[in-house]
Amino acid sequence: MGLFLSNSGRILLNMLSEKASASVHVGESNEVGARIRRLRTAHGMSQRELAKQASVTNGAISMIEQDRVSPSIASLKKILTVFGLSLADFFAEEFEPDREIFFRAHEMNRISDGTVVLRQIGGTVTGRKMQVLHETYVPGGDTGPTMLRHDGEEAGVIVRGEIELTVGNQCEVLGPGDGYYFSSQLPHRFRNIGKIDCEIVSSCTPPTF
DNA sequence: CCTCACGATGTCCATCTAGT
DNA sequence: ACTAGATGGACATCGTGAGG
Repeated sequence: MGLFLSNSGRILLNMLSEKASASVHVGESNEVGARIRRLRTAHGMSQRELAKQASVTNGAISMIEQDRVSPSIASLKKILTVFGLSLADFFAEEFEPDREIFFRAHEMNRISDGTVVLRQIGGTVTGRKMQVLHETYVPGGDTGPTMLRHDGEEAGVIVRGEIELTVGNQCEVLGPGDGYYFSSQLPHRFRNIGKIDCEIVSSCTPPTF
């Protein structure tokens, strides 16, 4: 993406082709509006609230968010000030190198007590907001008689085998395709009561490790 | 250099719609 | 009824380009 200033001081964001041609499509694919909207909603603000704090009108915020206008630098600065961002901060995100996205099996953190193997996807990603695990329970594999309990929520899908899942005072045996979703504050325990390995793909938020 | 027309944007205000 | 979001009209401002 390239950042250009029109000769009237207005901002034109142009998407440069990913390919070598590097062609410029002036005035197209302007993402300013969408990004302002993301910032605003992330801060739990209404358009009117943002407009008031930025000393612009709610109509202007509406137009900017819909990309019906390209805001002047002055207006954009006012809006970004509300979020504590500079113009540089706002656009820097576009140039940040992509953080790691793909993880090969051998790259994943592996935690094992011999009967339960947990492979963590994205364990090296800083600031991640969820934990995704590929869990394998050998026959008899058990998280232990002491029920687990921690903050957050977790969910998962059984890919292979069978697992006995106890959550609070409820206990069910789940098989391939079955899933679960519960508050991790409830005491819980996973136990493979089958004759083959049980594989589960699970997610937990916030990450517990 | 100055003036003028034009286009884009911003402001203000009113209004409408949808959801709570 | 209230709030949030969207829209439209009228008008002002600013930059650009053309013409004198």
